[in-house]
This record gives sequence, structure tokens and C-alpha cells, in this order.
Amino acid sequence: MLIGELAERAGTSTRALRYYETHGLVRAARSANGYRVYDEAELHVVREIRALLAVGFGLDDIRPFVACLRAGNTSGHVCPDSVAVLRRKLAEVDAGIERLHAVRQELRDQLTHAIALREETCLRLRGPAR
Amino acid sequence: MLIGELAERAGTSTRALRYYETHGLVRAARSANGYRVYDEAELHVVREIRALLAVGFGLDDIRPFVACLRAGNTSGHVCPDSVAVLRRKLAEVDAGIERLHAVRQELRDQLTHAIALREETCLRLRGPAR
DNA sequence: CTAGACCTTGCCACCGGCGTCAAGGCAACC
DNA sequence: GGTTGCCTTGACGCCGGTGGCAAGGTCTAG
Repeated sequence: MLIGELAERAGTSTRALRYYETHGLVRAARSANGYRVYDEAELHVVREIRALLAVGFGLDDIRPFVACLRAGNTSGHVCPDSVAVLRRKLAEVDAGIERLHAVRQELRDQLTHAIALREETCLRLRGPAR
Repeated sequence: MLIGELAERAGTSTRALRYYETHGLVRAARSANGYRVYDEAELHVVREIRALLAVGFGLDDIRPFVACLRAGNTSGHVCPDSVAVLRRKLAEVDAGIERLHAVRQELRDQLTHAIALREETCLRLRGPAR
């Protein structure tokens, strides 16, 4: 399987695949003419990468999952390192949610405050003793 | 007030102030020697910018707030454009929270699944009929 | 006169995951 | 031989808000 086919089957681009390779995530043999040649297993690797990227992982976070797959596991999640990353990411997401909630509260406060001020101004413009 | 003083009083850097200026957020007169000269009002503007940046706004989002302050309001939040941005941002934050909740659920599922698989494997290793 | 503490403009670096273009090699078909 | 379509490496761009540095002008105090 050449890079174009893998890209299409994995739903990504050739550029991304080369990028993953330079970052040690995807491996390819080389044919006589220098083309990258992938076996079927890489398809699963790339799909794993894509799925984790979509969830918001960085390439560094994904590395343990790929290693886990290469170690022969059907899922990249079952190895200790992967689980550790999952836990860390879960904590990060929790922190993110908490931060967004705080921001949301702040925004709501500012909104209600702004609207209150506007109405006050409107009343003043229409006359104080109405 | 020169740029260094403004930076210190607003809790930011001179670099940032010049950046805000190139993006039309902060205004400065120039003294005879070419130095930027700020009046007190700019201090409030810069503080507004910083506060909104801290909440996660981009410079473009902040522009209406600055305009609102320059229009003579004590708060940059009371103008219609500002309120519109606040509403939009609130919606964005809500969307972000929702997405993070989905991601969180996904991560929890993967974690429990991974742990279940690991225990299964352990049991198999220890012997099937133990 | 000199040191140093300001100020000026301008440009490179950063982060991350690519997109995109350049310039070229290789394969296959007409 | 020419066209088309794959492949290769390399390098720049992006987004946003700075940090940092260079090379220079300016003001003040000793």
C-alpha cells in the first residue's frame, strides 16, 4: 500500500502521514524506487492517531497508544502508559470544563450587569420622575 | 505618561502595548521626540483589554469594548456591539463546555474499557479456571 | 563626556498540525 | 516521446499574542 491509498483509506492526507512519520508515529518500508510502503497494520495505527487527535490529544500524547498497538494489542488503550495518558487527559478536560464554567459565570455576570446599566441609562434619558 | 509607566501600571509589557496599538486598540499621542504619550483614560482601556484577554477573548472581539469606553461610557460592556460579543462568546463557551463534556465521556468510556480489558488479560494469564 | 535608563522601529522565534507550493523522479499508457 | 498521475524532499505560511534582540535616538545625572 502506497501513501496515497493509506491516506484515503484512513481519511487523512499524505502530508499528515509524512508528518506523523517524522514524529515517530507511523512507520513505512521503502520500495526500490524510494516510495513508502505500508502494511495493513499501519492503517489501524493511523486510524488510532486520527481518533485521538479528534478528541484533542497532541501527537506526544498519542505515542504510547501507537506503541501499545505495535506491541500486539488489538486496542491501543490497554497498556499502562496509555491509561496514564487517558487519566491525565481526563483530568485536563475536567480542569478545562471548570475553567470554562468560571468564564461562563463571568460572562453572564457582565451581561446582566451591562443590561442593567443600559436600562438605567434609558430610564434616566426618559426622565427621572416618570 | 510614557509607555513604560503605562505598561507597569496596567500590568503588561511595552511590547504588548505597541502590539495593541498596531491593531487599533490603544491610542497614543506623540511627544516632540517621538515618544508615545498616553493619558489616564488609556489606562482603563488597557485594563479592559487585559481583562478580556484573560477571559479568552481575541483582540478582534475586544475592539467593540474599547470603542464603547472611548464613547464615554464608564464600562465597556454597555454598548450593543459589546453585548452582542458577550452573547456570542457565552454561546461559544457553552459549546466548548458541551464538547468537553462529550470528550470527557469518551475518555471515561475508553478508560473503563481499557481497564476491563486489562483485568480480563490478567485473569487469562493466571489461568482460565481459577 | 559618559553611563544608564528610557524610548523608537523592525524582524525572528514560538507553538502544532498540518496546507501548499516548488522542483524533481518514476511508472504506465498512448 | 509526451502526458498523466503517482511519489520524493524541502521549505514557507498560518494563527495570536507576545518575548527577545538589534541598532539606534533621547534625556538625565554625575
